[in-house]
Amino acid sequence: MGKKKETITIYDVAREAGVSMATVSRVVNGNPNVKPVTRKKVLETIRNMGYRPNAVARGLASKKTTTVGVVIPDISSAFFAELTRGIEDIANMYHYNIILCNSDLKKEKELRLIETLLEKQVDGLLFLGGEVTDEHRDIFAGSSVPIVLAATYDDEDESRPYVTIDQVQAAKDATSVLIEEGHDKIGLIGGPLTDPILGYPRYQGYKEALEEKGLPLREEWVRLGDYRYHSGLQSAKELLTGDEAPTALFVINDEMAVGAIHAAQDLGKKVPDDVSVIGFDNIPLADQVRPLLSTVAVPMYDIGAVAMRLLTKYMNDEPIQENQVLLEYRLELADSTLTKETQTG
Amino acid sequence: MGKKKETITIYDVAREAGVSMATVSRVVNGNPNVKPVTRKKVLETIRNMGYRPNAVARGLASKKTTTVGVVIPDISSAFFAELTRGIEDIANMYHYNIILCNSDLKKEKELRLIETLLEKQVDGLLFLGGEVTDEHRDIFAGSSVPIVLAATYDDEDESRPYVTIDQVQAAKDATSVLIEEGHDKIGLIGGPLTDPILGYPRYQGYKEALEEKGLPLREEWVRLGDYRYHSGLQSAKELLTGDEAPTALFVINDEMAVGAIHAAQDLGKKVPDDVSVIGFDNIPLADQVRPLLSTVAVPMYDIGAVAMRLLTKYMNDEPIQENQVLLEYRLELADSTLTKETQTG
DNA sequence: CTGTTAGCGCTTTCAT
DNA sequence: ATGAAAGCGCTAACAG
Repeated sequence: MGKKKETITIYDVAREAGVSMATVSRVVNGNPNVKPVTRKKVLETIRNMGYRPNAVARGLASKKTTTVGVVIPDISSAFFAELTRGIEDIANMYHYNIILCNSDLKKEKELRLIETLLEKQVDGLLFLGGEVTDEHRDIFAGSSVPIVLAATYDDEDESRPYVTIDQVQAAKDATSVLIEEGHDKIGLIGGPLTDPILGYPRYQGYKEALEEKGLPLREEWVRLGDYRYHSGLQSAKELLTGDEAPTALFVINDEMAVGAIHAAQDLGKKVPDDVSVIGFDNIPLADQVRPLLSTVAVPMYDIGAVAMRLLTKYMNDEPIQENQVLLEYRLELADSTLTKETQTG
Repeated sequence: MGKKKETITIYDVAREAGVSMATVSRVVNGNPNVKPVTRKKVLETIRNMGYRPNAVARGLASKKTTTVGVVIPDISSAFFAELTRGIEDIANMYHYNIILCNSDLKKEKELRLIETLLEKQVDGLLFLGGEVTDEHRDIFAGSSVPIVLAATYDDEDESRPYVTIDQVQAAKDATSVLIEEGHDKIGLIGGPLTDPILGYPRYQGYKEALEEKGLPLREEWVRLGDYRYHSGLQSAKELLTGDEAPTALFVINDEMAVGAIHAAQDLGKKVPDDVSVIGFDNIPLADQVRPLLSTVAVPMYDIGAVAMRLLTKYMNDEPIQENQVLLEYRLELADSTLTKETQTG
C-alpha cells in the first residue's frame, strides 16, 4: 500500500530550488520575509517534489506539537461525545489536533494516559469528568504543560482551571420544579455517593431542595444507579411499587430518567399524570422519548468548547480573565412534568 | 501552572548515573542487553531525577510515533462514537494513541485532515464512513503509511483494506422481515441516494427485496431523510397520512426509525399492530424506546476494533490473511415488528 | 531578504 | 554489556 517513498526533506527542496533550508522553512511557515519571486519558486518545487513537512521534526525543534491530549471517561457516552465534539471543533479552529483517550474513570488508567500524553509532548491537556486525586496533582505539578479540567473540578487546588456547571444548584433547581408542582413525595434515582463529580453533588442538591421546603428525605425513596438506562428502569420499578410510592422522581441523568419513564409506563402509570419525572443533562435522548423529558439542560458542547478555548489561551500566553468557569444551565421543561417555565442558574 | 522545569534529558540521566546515553536508552526501551545492576542504577536515577522520555525526539529518531490518525464523520453520532470506542480500545491494547478528527463528511475537510495527520507522521490511518474519491486515492497513494477504511469501502480500488458489513444484503434482509410478516405495503425512509456508503446501498437492498417478492416499489411510499430523528418523525408523518398509507416501514437508521415510531403514535397508530417499523444499526436508542425497536444489529464496536487490529498488522508487518472484511450483522427482532426470529448474513 | 550553523532529545549502527 | 558518534528533519538565532 503506497510506494516506499524515500522521504524528501526540506534540504532536498532547498537544493532543488537553489535556496537555503532556512528560506524553504520560511516559505513553509508563511514567514513574510521572503521575496515573492523566491517564494513562488520554492512553492513550485515543493509541489513538484511532493514535499510534505515533517511535523515531528518541527515539534522537536520548535518544542510545539500543536496537539493537545484529551482524557475522557468514555467516548461512547452521549454526554462526553457531545463534549468532545465541542473540544475538537475549537481545537480545529485554532489548528490543534487532539489525542483522545478513554479512561473509564479508572484512576490508574487516567494516570497512565496522562503520563503518555505528556511524553508525547502535547501542548496542553484536557482532563474530563474524573476525580482529581493527590496522584493527579503530583503529575500535574511535575509538568509545565497547561492543564484544564472540564465537567469536573479540583476542590483541593484552588488555582486549577476548570469549566463545568454548578451541579448542586442545578440539582436543587430540578428538585424544586417537582416541589413547586405540588409534589411532596419526591424520589431520587442518583449515582454512587462516592462519586464526587456527579453522584454526590446532585444528591446534595436534591437534599437541600427538600430541606429548604421542609420536606422529608425518605431513604426508601432513594435509589442509587450506575447512570445507565437499565439502572434507571430497574430503580424506578422498585421505587414506584407499593402504596407509599413517590409521585415524582428526580433522576440525575437522562438515560436513567428515560428508563424511569418506561418503568412507570410498564407499571401502568401515566407520566406525568401519575408520576412526574425530571432528568439531567439534556442529551438527544431527552427529545426522543414520549413524553418528552423535562431535564436540566447542561451545555455539553459549550463546556468542551470553552475549556478548549481556555486551554488555547494558556498555550499561547494570552491574558486570562477567568480560569474557573461555571457555565449556565437551563431547566428544559417538557412533557414529563406538568409546569411550564424556564429558569436559569 | 507547573514550574518551568528545565527539561531533563536522557543525557542528564546518563551523566548522573555514570553510563552512556545508549545504555539509558536501552533501559528505557526494555532492551535486555543491560546488566541487571546497571539497569537498576539507571532506573533509580530516572526516578530520582523525574526523567520523562520525549516521544517526539524518539519519533524523529526511530520514525515511529505509535500514533494513528482517525478521520470520522462525527463523534457525536452514537454510531461513530461506538465505533471509535472499539478503535481506541484496540489501539490502547497495542500501545497506540489516536488523533481523532471530525470530518462532517466534507470532502475538503477530510483531505485537509488526512494531510495534517500524515504530516504528523502517524504510523497508520483509519478513514471512516466517507466516500473515497480520486483525490482521496491520490493522497493515499502518495504516502507509504498504511490506511484502512472502516464503515466504508472503495469500489474503485480493489486492494484498499476495509472493514464494514454488506449494506445491501442487510437492507434486503430487513425489508424481507416485513414482507414475511405479511406486509405488501412497505414504505422506506432512506438517506440521500447520492450517499454511496449508506443512502444508496440501503435503498438498493429495499428495492431488491421488493422486486424479488414481486412487490411494487411505489414512489409515494419513499421518503429520503437526513439520518436524524426529526427527519424520521417528519417523513413518517407524511407517509402514514392518507388512505393508501404503508403498513410497514423500513427505516435505514435507528434514529429516524424511533422518530417514525413516535410519528405513528402521534397519529394514533399502534406499533406494531397498525404499522410495523424496522430500523438499522442497533444503537442504544433502539433499546430505549417503547415498543423496543426491531433493527439490523451492526457490530459497530467490532468494525472499529477489527479495523484497528488490521491496521496494527500493517504497521508491524504482520502477515495478513484477509484485508477486506465484511462483518456479520444480525436481525434483532424486538417489539416494533411482529415476527420473532433471528437471521444472520 | 537570505544563508550558516547549532542544536532539539533520542535511536541506532558500529566498535570495543 | 556498554560507549561513541552520526544522524532523524526542522527551527531559530545570528550574520550579512
